[in-house]
Amino acid sequence: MNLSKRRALLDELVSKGVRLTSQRRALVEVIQEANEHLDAASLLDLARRREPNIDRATVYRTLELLKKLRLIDELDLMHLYGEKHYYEVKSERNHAHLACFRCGRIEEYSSPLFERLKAEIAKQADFTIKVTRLEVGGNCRACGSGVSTGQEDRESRTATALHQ
Amino acid sequence: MNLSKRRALLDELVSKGVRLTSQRRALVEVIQEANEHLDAASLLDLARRREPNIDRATVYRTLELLKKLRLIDELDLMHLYGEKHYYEVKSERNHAHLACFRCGRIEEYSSPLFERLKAEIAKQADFTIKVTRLEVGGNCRACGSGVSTGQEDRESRTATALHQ
DNA sequence: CTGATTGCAAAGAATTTGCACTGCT
DNA sequence: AGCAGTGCAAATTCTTTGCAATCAG
Repeated sequence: MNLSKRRALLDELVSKGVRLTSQRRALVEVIQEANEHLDAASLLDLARRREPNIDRATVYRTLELLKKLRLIDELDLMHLYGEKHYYEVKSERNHAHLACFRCGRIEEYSSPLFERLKAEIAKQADFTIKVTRLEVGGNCRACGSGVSTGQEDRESRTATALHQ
Repeated sequence: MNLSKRRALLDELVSKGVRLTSQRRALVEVIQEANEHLDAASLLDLARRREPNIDRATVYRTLELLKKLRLIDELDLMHLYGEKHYYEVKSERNHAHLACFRCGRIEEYSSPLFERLKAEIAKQADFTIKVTRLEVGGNCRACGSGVSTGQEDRESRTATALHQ
């Protein structure tokens, strides 16, 4: 990860006239250098290693800010592990997130077809698209089609077992 | 809305050997006859008119059940109004939800291109798709491209106003 | 300087759970 | 009759907010 990439978001913030505090700097760096999808609590943990003086509230407020500036995307990842949100730096081309109900792995998928679909929606529905979120749940390659292996899906978060 | 449609979900449940209680019946009917996206609290309200004796917990447990049976889909609708979820009966062909940040309107959009994209994902990523959720946020036809009208976006849920 | 940003602690929204009781099939 | 399903109330999880103190520009 090169310096220019690491500073991309920070520079973007400065150029937008956003006030740079040590807390924001820490958070932005953490998000930018992450190589997995992080939720607010993890972001707080990681940011604290750089800047011990940072609070949960600041994390949420900063995420809100970055979202509004459209510098990050908020993901649900099919709510595989509770209702928390995950965050990632917005990239040029957006991608779908494939969430495996069995093993919990998240895979990213981008395709020109997705871009075409977005263009079609914008045109046909006359809709100015600002954010797009495509999440797909199912079974990944490694976990197969998932028919009666007796394995419990990660989807099943309640005790309501299906007797079949 | 004809009788056969109204009973579709109930019959499906019976055929799967799911125990039919008056509470489940009420809920399923409400979901099926709804013509807008309802959250758990609204479902509870509406179901209570048919079956006064029904609790919030039962609503959540039933929704979980219907989700697992893949009879309904859970939506976030871009979290336009808080973090609650919305529910709709799963339809043959699935559609995107376009959420307008300005007026809050939700528009549905389906297209063969979406089906093609799903097929491509399944094949290319070797992923067995069980649920798909495509949500798009932006400005609807009526609300325009949303550049500097001084209007507040529904996205902005915190006080962190952007001075620009 | 001075208003935007923060930490703290408390509140809030949405959902889940344990347990004794009820009612399908 | 037996056990899945329920109501109730309390607990949990995740996020937001009010306010006084702080700090970036």
